Amino acid sequence: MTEQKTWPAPPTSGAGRAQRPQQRSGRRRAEILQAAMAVFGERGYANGSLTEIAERVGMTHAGVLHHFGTKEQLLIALLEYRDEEDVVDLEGHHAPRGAALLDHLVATAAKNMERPGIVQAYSVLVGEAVTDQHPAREFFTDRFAGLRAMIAEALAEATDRKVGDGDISAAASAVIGVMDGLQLQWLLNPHSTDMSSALSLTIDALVARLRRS
Amino acid sequence: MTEQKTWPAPPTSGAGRAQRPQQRSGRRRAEILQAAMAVFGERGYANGSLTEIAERVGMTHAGVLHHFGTKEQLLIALLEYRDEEDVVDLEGHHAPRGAALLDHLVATAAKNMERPGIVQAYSVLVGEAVTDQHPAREFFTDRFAGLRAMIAEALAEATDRKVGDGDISAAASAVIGVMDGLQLQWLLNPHSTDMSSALSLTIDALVARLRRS
DNA sequence: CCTACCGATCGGTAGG
DNA sequence: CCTACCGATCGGTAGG
Repeated sequence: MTEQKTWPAPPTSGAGRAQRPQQRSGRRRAEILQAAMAVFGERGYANGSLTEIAERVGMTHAGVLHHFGTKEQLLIALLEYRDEEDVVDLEGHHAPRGAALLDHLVATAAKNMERPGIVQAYSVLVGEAVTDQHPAREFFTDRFAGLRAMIAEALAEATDRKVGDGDISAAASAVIGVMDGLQLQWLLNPHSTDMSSALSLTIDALVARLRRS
Repeated sequence: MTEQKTWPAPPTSGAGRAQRPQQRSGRRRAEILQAAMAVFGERGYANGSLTEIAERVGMTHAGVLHHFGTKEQLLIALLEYRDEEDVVDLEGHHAPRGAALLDHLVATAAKNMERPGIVQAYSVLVGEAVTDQHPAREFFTDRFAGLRAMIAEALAEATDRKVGDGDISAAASAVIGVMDGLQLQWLLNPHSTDMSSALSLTIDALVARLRRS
């Protein structure tokens, strides 16, 4: 977004223009992000090309770079965009806190079974992110840290335990792990795995187990 | 392995030769597979180059292709090689059947915390495998199907249920999911996650839950 | 936003 | 196993 070049004859103002250029540019950026999500999901980030993304929105790859600067910045923008989309329907535009979060996770798993493209993009990118010096590495590291804290809080509330409890930490990691791991199996064979049932069963089992011992 | 060209002056026989060429070639292949595991783990399959693999074993990329034909065949050979290595220490060279399998899985998780390279290669490749037409897609699809069946059998034995039980299937998927998902979190931040503890807790919780209800 | 271009890299092949 | 090469593709830039 910084040091972006302008066009030769910037199409600002102009009486006959139907929309303000910032609006059109913003919509164009969103179109590119949608295409990037599809292409990176289908090919991976390393193997997905700017040219293919550009073709899907009807421009050249130089046009994509005009909007996002570099391929890497496009990826970062895509990851943030995806996170926003996930909570855009929720009240307050953020996931619920406390024990209600656990139900929200199960509901998200059910919703995800209706949108394989988004699931595929997420799974591909998080797998790539563990490669050395990958541009999305920090994003996912921070994302996991935040999620673990939120889920630990939810589990503590549901089981009357402390957040610092070792089993609570382990269970929080496990809940995230189940979500991510189920997606891989489901993507490779949708008939093999009911993500929301398996997640729900696991959360129930962990909560019951932590309530007792 | 089919239609492989030979060298101009095949170094077969020869009295002064210390080893038979098949032996040396077999060892050379293993060296290449080790290097490929490291490079694909660090860069991914799409982004990992034959040249980098070749350099690590002291040859050119054409030499690697001499041994494996194509990059894709190298990947397939690597995946099979990795699976073999996993069970080479076990009696009978296969994972235990029945309820003992569950303990084996926890032990493997503990062992994996000592070998990040192998874990990284696995996680990167399974993530890439969900992209369209990826050469490892079938391998992982079959691998998951086999694992689910074995784990379902183990869980059924441990809980006195039938293998066909819906909750048994869901739990089997969940157990695999936890293993794979924990690896991602552990790779991104080893301090964040104790893979064997979290896996053990989850399996215990699922078994207890399925024993009761 | 495009055209035109650059340097770099890649997998694979020919031929020995 | 290597040298030498090919065609293809890629991300990014200049300049308008």
